Amino acid sequence: MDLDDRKLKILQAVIKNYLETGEPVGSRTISKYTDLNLSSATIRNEMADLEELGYIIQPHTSAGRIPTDKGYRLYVDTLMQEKVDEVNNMRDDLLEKADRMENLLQQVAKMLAVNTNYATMVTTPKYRSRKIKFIQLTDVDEYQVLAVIVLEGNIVKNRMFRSDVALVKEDVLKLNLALNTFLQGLDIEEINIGLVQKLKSQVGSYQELVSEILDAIATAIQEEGDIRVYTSGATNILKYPELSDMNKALDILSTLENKEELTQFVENGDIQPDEKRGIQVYIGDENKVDSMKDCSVVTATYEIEEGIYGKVGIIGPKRMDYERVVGTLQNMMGQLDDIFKNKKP
Amino acid sequence: MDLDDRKLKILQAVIKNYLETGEPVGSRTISKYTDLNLSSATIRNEMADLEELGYIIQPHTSAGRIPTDKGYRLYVDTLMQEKVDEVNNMRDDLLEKADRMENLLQQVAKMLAVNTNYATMVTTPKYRSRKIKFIQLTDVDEYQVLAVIVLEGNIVKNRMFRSDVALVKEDVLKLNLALNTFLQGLDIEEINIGLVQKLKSQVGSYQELVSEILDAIATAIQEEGDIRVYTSGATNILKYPELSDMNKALDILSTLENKEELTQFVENGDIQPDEKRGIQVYIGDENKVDSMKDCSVVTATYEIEEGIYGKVGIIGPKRMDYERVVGTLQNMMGQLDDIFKNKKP
DNA sequence: TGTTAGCACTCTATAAAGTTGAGTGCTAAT
DNA sequence: ATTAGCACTCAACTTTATAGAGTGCTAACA
Repeated sequence: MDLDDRKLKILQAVIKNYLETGEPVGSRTISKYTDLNLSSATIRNEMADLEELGYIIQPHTSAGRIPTDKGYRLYVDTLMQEKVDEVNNMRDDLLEKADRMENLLQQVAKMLAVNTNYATMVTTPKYRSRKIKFIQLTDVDEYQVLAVIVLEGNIVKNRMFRSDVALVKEDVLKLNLALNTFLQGLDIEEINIGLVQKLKSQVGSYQELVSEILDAIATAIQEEGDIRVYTSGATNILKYPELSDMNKALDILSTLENKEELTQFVENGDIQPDEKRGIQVYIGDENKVDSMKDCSVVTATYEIEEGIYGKVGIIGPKRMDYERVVGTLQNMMGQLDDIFKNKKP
Repeated sequence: MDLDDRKLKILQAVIKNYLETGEPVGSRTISKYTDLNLSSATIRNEMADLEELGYIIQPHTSAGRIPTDKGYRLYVDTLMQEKVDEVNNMRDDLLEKADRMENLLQQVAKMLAVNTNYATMVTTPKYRSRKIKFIQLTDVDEYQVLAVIVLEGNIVKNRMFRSDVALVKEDVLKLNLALNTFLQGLDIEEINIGLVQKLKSQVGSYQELVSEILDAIATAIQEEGDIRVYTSGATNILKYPELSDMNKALDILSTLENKEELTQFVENGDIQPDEKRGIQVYIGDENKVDSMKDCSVVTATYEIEEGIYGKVGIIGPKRMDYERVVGTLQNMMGQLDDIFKNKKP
């Protein structure tokens, strides 16, 4: 038995209808809905075939059909035509509100959530290496000193330190110089005990302070290596009856709240910024995150520079409006590209 | 009719039992549960009185009684005995994980959520004024400059700027000096147009850069004025059947997700760091936030310095375990006090 | 006079039985 | 190959019956 053109059309009609209504679709509906001019009986026969082929299924004996994961997959891969998204230029809005990377990403999550009515997530970009660009020490008052650490990629971290001994202005300058000569351009792995000893031998009575600063640098670099995740619109999940069952909802919302598991989407995703801007669709069981086996997740990849990339994801019911979601994501990726090219942040 | 001792005891028993079970409490239960040695019939008479007085209510004619808001209020105000909280020293955990204020508060929210099984929120402290302590400009490369802005209270903000003209090292130093002489010690209101003009006249070809920096300062100050809110354990709400009704849950969770409304608890709360560490209980309708009329919210106030304070809140069902929650909060406030006194952050 | 046993009554929650309607599969006719 | 027609199925809804928890009231009791 083969998937001829008519079967495809019927399958498409079934899925489209189901996406809209969320109810099982019957043969009579298809018979009227399509322009195939076939009676419900014929549709019934075809649908029986489609079921045998595993594209659709009956939730119970005398009900209409709903798509299986395999059905959705076929639909997403070949049947759907992306909607050109009407989401008008979000770019200006974005730029206006977002002066820093962090805010920008949070804004992206929010806008997508509002636009799609699904839950969204955005991860911070994943950097390959974290080298120290420079360190700037400034004395704030007699006993406090501010350390600003700038990493490659202009990531800025700052931290305040308290010294037990009163600080002398010139000493702070010297310390600053010493730190920079020793550490500039180094990656975290390169800061070893030998180096630390050498550095300490140069700083006289400030050994403790130097220790603290080195610790801070280590955590700063570490921190930036971690991928953070912003989510938005988590509660949208509750708007879809098939997911708002207490246990499922609890599972999904917890995952979105805790965020740790979400980083999987960054780790696992193939990086293929092809013509589709690296858009990937995970349907039901295809999800690696357990609590999302009843959802679909659509992710897209944004790239700041060669090799520095993050993910934007949309989480919704399996019957999400894939056409629209993919369209919206493509659009958003375009906007982000623009922003990162004339990079202001 | 009066609230004699026996009535109080019965009321207390009813509430306690209801807090545990969530089911309406009948007279027979009380008759056995308490050591009053009264028959169910007597209890019934007393309960009828208590109902007339407005402390308890029957959800329907032939059911047991549940507390009214008024009943809860009496209970919280006079009847309950705070449980000494067994939550063992959270302080070390806190300090370990939290090197910065932001992380610390996030940790507090998380720990409380895990400990209580309710939803929690923590607000950032509310500052009175925001004066500029100093500004530090550093040239990152030929076209980029990093501005670190330190506000009173050692709040550090940083931002990267891109200049259209190549930067000269000495100019950056001059600019730095000029900015500091003009702006040091000023509050945002004091930066007026006259001042800006004067400043600009001194900086030659860097006018645009100065404009951007001033903008950044303005937003930085503004930003710090805003109260941010961290939440945790929002999904715990779904664990209580009386709140996990779709619409209520959606409302509550949305409020927790959007956070804006939560700042109300800071604005409105009387500041009364009395012997109870400013713990306040809002029961049902007493809540100013609409979506929480079916919840109770318990807030506590932490103070960093005289007049600089924030709120910690626990959001749960009306039948939350007030004794435990108040105990836990008191404990947590103690830990926070300790931390802020030897203030490391 | 306060307390209690006893009983009729009320009302929810749950189960059981009946009804409806959408949708199917199969067969026979076109 | 297509379709009209019909018997059959099954979830969803409605109705009816049943059980049980809890009450209010009355009359008896200490």
